[in-house]
Amino acid sequence: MKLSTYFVPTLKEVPSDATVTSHILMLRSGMIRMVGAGIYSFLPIGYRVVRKVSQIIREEMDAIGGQEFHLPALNPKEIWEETGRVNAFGDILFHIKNREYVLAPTHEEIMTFHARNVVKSYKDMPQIWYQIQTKFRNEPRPRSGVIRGRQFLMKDAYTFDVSYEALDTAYGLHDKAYRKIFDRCGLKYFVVGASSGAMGGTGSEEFMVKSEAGEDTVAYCSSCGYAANAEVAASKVDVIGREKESKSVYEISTPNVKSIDELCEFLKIDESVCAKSRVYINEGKAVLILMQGNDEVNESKLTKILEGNVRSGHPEELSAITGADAGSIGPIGFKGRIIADLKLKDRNNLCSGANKNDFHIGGIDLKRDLPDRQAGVPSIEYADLRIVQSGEGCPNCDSKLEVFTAIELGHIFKLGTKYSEALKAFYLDEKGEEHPIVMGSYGIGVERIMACYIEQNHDDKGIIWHKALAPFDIHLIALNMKNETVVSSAEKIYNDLKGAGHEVLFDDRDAAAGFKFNDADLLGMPIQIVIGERKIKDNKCEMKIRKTGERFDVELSELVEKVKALLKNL
RNA sequence: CGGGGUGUAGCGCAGCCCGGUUAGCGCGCUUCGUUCGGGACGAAGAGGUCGGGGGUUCGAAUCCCCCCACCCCGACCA
Repeated sequence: MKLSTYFVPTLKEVPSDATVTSHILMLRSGMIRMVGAGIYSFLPIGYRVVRKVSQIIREEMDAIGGQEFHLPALNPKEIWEETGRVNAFGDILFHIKNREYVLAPTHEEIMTFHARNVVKSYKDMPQIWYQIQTKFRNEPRPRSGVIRGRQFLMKDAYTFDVSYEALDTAYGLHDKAYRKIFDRCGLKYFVVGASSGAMGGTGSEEFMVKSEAGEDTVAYCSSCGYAANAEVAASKVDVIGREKESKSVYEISTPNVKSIDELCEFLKIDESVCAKSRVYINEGKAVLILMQGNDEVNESKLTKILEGNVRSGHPEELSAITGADAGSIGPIGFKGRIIADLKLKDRNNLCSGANKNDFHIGGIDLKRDLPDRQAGVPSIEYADLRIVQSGEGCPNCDSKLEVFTAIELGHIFKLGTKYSEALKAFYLDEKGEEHPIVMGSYGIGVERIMACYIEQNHDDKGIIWHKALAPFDIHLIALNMKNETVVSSAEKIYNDLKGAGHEVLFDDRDAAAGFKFNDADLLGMPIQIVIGERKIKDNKCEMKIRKTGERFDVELSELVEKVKALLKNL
């Protein structure tokens, strides 16, 4: 491809509304342009990468027996009503105004619709059906360029099996295929066991990439590979335990002291001897949560422990319930359920609020003052309620956890029979008995692979593609397009390399050398070849490896061989 | 949906607070010439509903009201 006629609108300056590296580089390299919030056009060079990623996915899906479909994005609303997901998706689902249609955010419904009409016997299974297709989701806040859009490409796959054992097999195949896909794409990723949430089902794994642009917070142990969403992540922590002597309870006047930090400062004590109180309303009843020091309550964990609706108490409610404002609330005298974080188990000599404004209580012994839970008396329960923090112990080994944000690239689910039952996709077994088909569902965000790759492979000059995803293998630069020898040599090299099966981007523009070099670094093809007057006289050209920056001269006669050899490792 | 911010030429920005020439600057673009190994130089040009609507005023990019779009933080999120 010749750059003089190829549409690659590179940008020297950073567009003002992009803040995430991959977004900036995709815009600057002319891969994408924004049309609206969360809506992007792929330009020719960007679309080449889309096709490379898609092809890798396709090959690995085909390798496990997947069959590629192409389903409509426009779906009759009726079928979404059948599974109750018009409600479940709520505002995320795009509705068509002049017809009873929706724009599909995923395709369990349509795939199951096809399965129920044809997969009628145990002999018809297993099936692995997939597609690479545009999904529509009315994200409340699109961001980070292509990482979270309202319209995006997804490879989604669905499996149909006769049993949960067979589903395990299909799930295992996808797990392997996904690892291969991300490996081939050159991504550093990790796998998180996740709760399956609104998708329903019995098990799932998320494939994630560490990134500041990420939207999920995960806890990760680099030594044993433990990884979990911070919503559910556990950790080992040093339990301080009891002091030998329990002081008796005493009240302290603490005027204007609200936060734990202020309390520690005022009383010259460590935050570890403070018990912070948070009041939640659970189905109309107040629940006091006690955390050590400044530990934060993980509301997901709390929601799992408390049944039903959980919300924070409003300021007015707090004073009505406890007699004090936030900052002076504590367990002593609190009427209602009290749950303390495990870190506080049986601790003594703690300091907490007095349920009286501007007063705290010291010398609290949880074991003595708040007996284990029993009906009718003030009592306490213990549970893991903390938000895991970096540096805490891994629950599975002796290393420390790292907590960071990450981007979800792929997700695999054991769906079970939720959709087959809702849509009446049943089959007959050997005995002629009817059962719902057992399903799995598996997704990969195509643009996210691109964005994450760029997040992980760039420098201050631009993108660093490796061969598998690069739009072109070679970026050929003719330095002076007015010099006959340079032009004719470059043309010949261009044709020779193409003839040898390489994808070549030929910068034949009449532009200054520095301009071309910078564009080449920005676009980031693995190999750059420079044809200049000086070296062409000696039948040589210069080659640059984008990744390492190393440059060296190559005899023209050896060029094709050299390129071939180098590309194997790029 | 809450909080903050931005909207002026293709891109990046100044001007706005304190209303008053013909709305500027850099990059890019066009033409000619020179140049040609890390975003060249000179000369001459083209390009603007100042996001939209309404209002105040003799006069609005500038002040007021409404709307829209986009970005960031939060809420939300298979």
